[in-house]
Amino acid sequence: MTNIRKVAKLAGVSVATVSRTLKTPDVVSPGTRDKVLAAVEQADYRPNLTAVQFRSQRTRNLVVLVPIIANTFFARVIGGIQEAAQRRGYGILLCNTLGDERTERAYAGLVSTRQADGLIQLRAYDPFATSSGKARPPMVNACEVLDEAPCPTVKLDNRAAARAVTEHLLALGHRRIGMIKGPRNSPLTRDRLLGFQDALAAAGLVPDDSLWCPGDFTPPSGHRAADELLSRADPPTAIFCENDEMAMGAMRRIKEAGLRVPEDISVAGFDDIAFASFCDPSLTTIAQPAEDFGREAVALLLDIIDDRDDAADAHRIMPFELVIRESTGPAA
Amino acid sequence: MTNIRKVAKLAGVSVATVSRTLKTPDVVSPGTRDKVLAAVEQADYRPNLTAVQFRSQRTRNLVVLVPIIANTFFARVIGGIQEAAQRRGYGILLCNTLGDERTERAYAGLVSTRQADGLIQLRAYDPFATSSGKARPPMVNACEVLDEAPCPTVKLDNRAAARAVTEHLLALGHRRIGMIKGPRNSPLTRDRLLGFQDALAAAGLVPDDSLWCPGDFTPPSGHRAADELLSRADPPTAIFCENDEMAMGAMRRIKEAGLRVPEDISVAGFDDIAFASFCDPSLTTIAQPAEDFGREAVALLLDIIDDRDDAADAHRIMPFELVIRESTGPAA
DNA sequence: CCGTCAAATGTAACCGGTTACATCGAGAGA
DNA sequence: TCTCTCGATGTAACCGGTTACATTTGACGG
Repeated sequence: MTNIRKVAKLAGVSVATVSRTLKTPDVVSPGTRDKVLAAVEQADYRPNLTAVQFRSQRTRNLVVLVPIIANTFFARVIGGIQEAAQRRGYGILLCNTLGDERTERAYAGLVSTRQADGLIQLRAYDPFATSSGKARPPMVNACEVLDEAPCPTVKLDNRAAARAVTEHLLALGHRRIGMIKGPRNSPLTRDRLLGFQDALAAAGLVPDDSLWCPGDFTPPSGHRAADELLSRADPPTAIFCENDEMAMGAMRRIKEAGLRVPEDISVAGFDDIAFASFCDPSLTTIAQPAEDFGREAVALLLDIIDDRDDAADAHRIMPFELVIRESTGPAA
Repeated sequence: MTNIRKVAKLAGVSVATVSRTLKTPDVVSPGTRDKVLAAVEQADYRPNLTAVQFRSQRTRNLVVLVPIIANTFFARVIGGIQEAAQRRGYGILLCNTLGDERTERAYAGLVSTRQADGLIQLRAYDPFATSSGKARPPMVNACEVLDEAPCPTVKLDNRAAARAVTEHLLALGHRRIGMIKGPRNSPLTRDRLLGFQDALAAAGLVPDDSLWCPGDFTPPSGHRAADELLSRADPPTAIFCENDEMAMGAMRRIKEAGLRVPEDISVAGFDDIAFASFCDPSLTTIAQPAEDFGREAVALLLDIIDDRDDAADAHRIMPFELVIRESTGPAA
């Protein structure tokens, strides 16, 4: 392996001069610079990054914990993270945790052991919570956010967004509105449920929690939940789904029952994934700037890493937009 | 920072003994082992991974180059890669290249500079092709594979799979079959086109290349391509799309034209993404073991890295399955 | 009681950069 | 001519592990 000493010998200078030529070219004289660069070229020298990282105590890597990478929304967020990180010279170490806290802690260990400079968590769990009382490693919590997050956060105002969807359905005359939720203990689900109730309460309606079915954000779970709602004696006239994947599963089930969307039942989703405008009927949903979640999380994380500590407890609320398409219509 | 020397002092042993206790516990006596482990515990010591990597010349990281992470199929492949890598103690450095060769080469540099031990490329491009004639870093090419790949490969028999889809459409009586292709220079597209032609030729038909529209694997491009096909004087009675995303875009366009799938036009896709069974009508498609592509790629790559060189030019062909659903039916 | 040997442990070199500090040399000012 | 200053470059310590090799210890056979 060609290392810095070989290059130094080749160029007839010291290792320090080689290092300086590559890191701070302006402090070496033009003549030596050229000599060194020629030697670098000739030896096809590339600094050993593990050595650089070791010496400089900086890896320029970020760990990203994502619950399910196969989820279209998260895939977009990761795209945004990756783009922003790359532009700032950082790489990302990806972990598809499947919501397993042991796995999350293991990957968080990459930060504690200096293999990464910081961590972005897309789920409401603090992988450093159990670490003994040392200084917290740099972390940002985005998308699904802890209530008392010990770090900066990036999230949507889920409550307001859910309220907006519900108000849209109410305005169309719906009174019995079903909800296909996410997992029970998720703050995201809790907030969306609150927004849903806010809207009902404002309309003077009493929420009926027998119309709330849990799902797991996948199409099959939406299908199952819709099945449950349809099998009731008094099925809802509209269903608000906590993401588009479940909404597509639900629409499928509704059509299998011989009913039409939106004529018989309206369906609304959440996320505005690429398929939302191409399924049939196209889906009324909440558009979120998924890539921006990722970009913003990276920006905040690098602020902490670079010690711009004014950012240490920033909390960003990202904008949403209600996108009305074909899947919601007047109540029958 | 607590380092190995502090722990050694705390335990009253030498650094070598601490290192051995953690790496090869069986060579230290039980008594010392306990002492050392207690000191490790007390000091909350965790070895600095950058130092370990630097010294041992092994990072236990793999670089993954993915063209578009937001593509559902690739997201599944990455899930498989991540799972397999994690099980073998490796992390993955993800790069969403968007097909940009400069970016791909830059990330490939992480391997050349020893920040990763190997690379998995999911696109038909060799990022090391231009590197001056040194030994090739470990690499595996999966999914979309180079024709003369200088490394192990994992792929589908795209030609046979496309032929199977086409034969299915021919068996249903279709004679004018359109095709929504991928980008022009992709070997994947070329192979699928060949399989398509194989089937037509076997049925004694002459292919009509005016029925082949290029797309870019996204729903909107499928929508546009279908628009083009439908605006012809003699539109096809069936459309074979090179992935499910484009198929969904195409179905959408067909329905917008007031036509029914499959009664007026049949549509077939490729990949069997999660939505394929939940869209309306559900999609006839080719199921690929996406996660297995990832797992297999990791297995081959680690074989090279660990110098089991019998694997150095293994070429795996993964199985496919034609899944017939509602979107294809008898020709009108 | 001594020599031999193996197991346990210690010492220190090493990996490949970075950088504080030392050194050198040329030009300016006295 | 001598000294001072400053820019350019060199020397070597250092980061925190790993590991080859050296040393110590204790058991055992003769």
